[in-house]
Amino acid sequence: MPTPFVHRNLPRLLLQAREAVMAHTRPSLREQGLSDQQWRVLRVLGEHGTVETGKVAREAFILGPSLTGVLARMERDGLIRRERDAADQRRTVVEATAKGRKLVERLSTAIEAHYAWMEASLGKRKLAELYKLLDTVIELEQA
Amino acid sequence: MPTPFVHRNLPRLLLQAREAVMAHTRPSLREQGLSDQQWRVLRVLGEHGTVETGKVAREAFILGPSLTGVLARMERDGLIRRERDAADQRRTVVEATAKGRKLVERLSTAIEAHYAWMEASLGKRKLAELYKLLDTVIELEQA
DNA sequence: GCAATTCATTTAATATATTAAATAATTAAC
DNA sequence: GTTAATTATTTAATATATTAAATGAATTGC
Repeated sequence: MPTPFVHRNLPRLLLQAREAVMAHTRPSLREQGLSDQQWRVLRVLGEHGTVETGKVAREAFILGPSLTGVLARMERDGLIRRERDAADQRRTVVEATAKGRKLVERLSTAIEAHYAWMEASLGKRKLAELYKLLDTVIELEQA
Repeated sequence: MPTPFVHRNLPRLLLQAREAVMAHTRPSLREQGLSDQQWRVLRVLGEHGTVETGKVAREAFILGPSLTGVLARMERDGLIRRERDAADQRRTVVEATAKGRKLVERLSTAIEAHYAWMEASLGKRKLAELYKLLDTVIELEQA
């Protein structure tokens, strides 16, 4: 009965690795009342300042329709501000409020510390190797 | 204003790589009317035959409450059968129907072909390296 | 200038994720 | 041999994901 799968399950392995890494960060996020997605949005805003939602979607890896709800709740919770782009009324631009920026600052410190720990325990070289392999896979599959 | 993040965003990179790989498989799944999660369940059943839902959840990386709904819809669609474990009435065991097994067989062929392609274009060695690094990260983070 | 197309986002409908609490069956403790 | 604690799963409530279609604003072609 068992169907033979010869290879490792790569998507599953990637998911598992992601969950393993996030397991360290997630408790800090939840402490601050943030979902994974809300944190991804805040991080994008922390990196780029004022951003149009299309870019937020791409960078935070959230599809448009999901983003609509995520941003609505974040606005409700006072984390971000939204407004129409004056130049192009189709676009909406988003920026973090002071409250949101404070969260980014607080959490980014903890997350950078986690990376430092990973570098120390896995080795800087291996981590770099992993980055490179992942980049290669991404590039390869999208070609 | 931009907060300095020194390191690459590893969870995002893992997510992106996963999406890149799945981008090849997903159209085949959708053609057969399967969601990602339904496929993961079917794959587990294809590998193990009759399985208790707890194991399905762990192997398919789906949390209990989500699995309840996924299995209900799969049963509705004639892909699986569920019944109580006679020995322990708390447990439910699941198995694929003939229709479900046929899908596993059909899709596993396509997926194995995709792995062959990856091996060929990325190199067997690099792929093995990636597996190993991911295993290491998982082990490390869970320690 | 305006009709047709394109572009950015949202709405709608259904599926899945997450967290906490509930249920129901088993096991452990006494 | 019952009560308490444990285990497996489900229900409930809210959040997010997915796909298709709708809306509304800009652009292109003519």
